[in-house]
Amino acid sequence: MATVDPSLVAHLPLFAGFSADEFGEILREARSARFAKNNAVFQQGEEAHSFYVLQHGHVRASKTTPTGEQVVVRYVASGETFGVAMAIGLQRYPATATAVDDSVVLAWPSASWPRLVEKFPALATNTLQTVGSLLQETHTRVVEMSTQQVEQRVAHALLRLAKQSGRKVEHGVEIDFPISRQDVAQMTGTTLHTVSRILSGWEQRGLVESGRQRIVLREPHKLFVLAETVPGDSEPPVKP
Amino acid sequence: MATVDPSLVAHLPLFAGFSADEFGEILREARSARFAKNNAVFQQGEEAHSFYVLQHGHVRASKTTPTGEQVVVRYVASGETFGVAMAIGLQRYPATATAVDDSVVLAWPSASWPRLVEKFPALATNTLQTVGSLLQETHTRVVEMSTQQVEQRVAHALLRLAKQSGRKVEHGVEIDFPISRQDVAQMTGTTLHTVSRILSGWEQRGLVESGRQRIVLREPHKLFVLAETVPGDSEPPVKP
DNA sequence: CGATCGATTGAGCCCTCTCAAGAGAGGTGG
DNA sequence: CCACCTCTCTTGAGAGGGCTCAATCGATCG
Repeated sequence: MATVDPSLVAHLPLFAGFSADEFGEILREARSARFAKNNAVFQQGEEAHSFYVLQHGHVRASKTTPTGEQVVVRYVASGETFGVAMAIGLQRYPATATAVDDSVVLAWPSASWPRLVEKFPALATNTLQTVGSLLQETHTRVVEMSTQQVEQRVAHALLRLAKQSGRKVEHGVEIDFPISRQDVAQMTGTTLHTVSRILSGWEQRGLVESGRQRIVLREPHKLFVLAETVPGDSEPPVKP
Repeated sequence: MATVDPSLVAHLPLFAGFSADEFGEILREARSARFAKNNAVFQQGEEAHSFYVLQHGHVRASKTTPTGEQVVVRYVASGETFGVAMAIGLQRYPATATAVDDSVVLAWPSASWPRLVEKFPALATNTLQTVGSLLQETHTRVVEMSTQQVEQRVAHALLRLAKQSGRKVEHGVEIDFPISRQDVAQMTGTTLHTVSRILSGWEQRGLVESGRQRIVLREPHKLFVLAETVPGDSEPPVKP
């Protein structure tokens, strides 16, 4: 609950274009909080009491349907804003946010959002950029689900995760947080069984190396080619 | 290209919370333009020169993949804002906007957006609400595509269109603009053949009445039940 | 009145899901 | 430190929902 060191967060997109003083004033209203692995930051349907910036760790946002199926909406990397329900006119969180790592967040009371944006209009334009990017990504996902097969979708999903949260390791790029087959399935609209079969296949071809909640991309470029390949493309039709 | 009558557009969400004077000042920068049925308001990839409010008619926003498939991103109803690429940090339009009806739009140069938001910060917060709602809807779509079968998805899509752009007719609610099987397919991630089969089935059951680019929901409530029904749900398992 | 565009419908296939077991890894408590 | 338990992952077999391919019909428009 101590005050936050400005130097650690001043560069974040949410605070682009603020002077040190302005930034300090905004930061004074935040508190820092820690969430242990697998604990919820907030729950879907709960009143949207706060909005957040992730300082360290990784957070998964997922929606649960009335019938109990879960869909992963996104993974939040450090520096990103999340839980901005109030800013987009929602009284309640539309998804559940869970720390997949031990994570540290900055939290502002939603109640102070209106006053903050009034005093610092750039907060609104910065948030608009953030939400706009999320919209873009979600549209990309809809397009993929509409036009691509499961294997291509999984490849795209892993490549995006690697770009956002990849860590260079000896034999490639490792996704820098625990992620299960089930998680990947819920990101791509398929089942954990199909994801498991796909990863097993890739492993045999040397494209990835994976294990329990752990995925390393050994050949990102080959995966990218695979992601862009339309399935019936390997054998060009022969003109008789 | 005449100046616009404020009384016709003052109530729109984009302008919520503005005085008549402020509103007039914003409106002076807009021009009105008409687009005939099937003409593009702007094209995907084109420089984002303007942003728009739809006054009359209907506009379809769709994305084209590198391989040529099209996916319908949304339908714009009158009063709604679209083409706000600049506001969310894009230099180019991420989709193509096509008038599906004869349509009339208000257009502002994207270049004036920064100055307008600086002078009228509420523009940013109003746009944030709009973009936030789009994000919500797109997430709903991802969840549906991940968890529901085609028939349920089509039912949900038509119910949403009817709610947004429905017109009461003698035998039900008609979707108030020309919409083909192909369009519905591109909204739900399926093929026009499957949509055709589904609508034929519904027609026989008296749920809809449809024809060339025309769909009437005769029994919205029954459709809603169908949309929420999980396929294997009809026969409760018998305990031996 | 011909031409073009949208809708319908059949046949067959295949990608992916469902159902079912089982094995391995990791954590925990005695 | 070992036994046990739980969670994750793997893999096979079979079924089916929806796609592809193909042909025809009907309606709207110039």
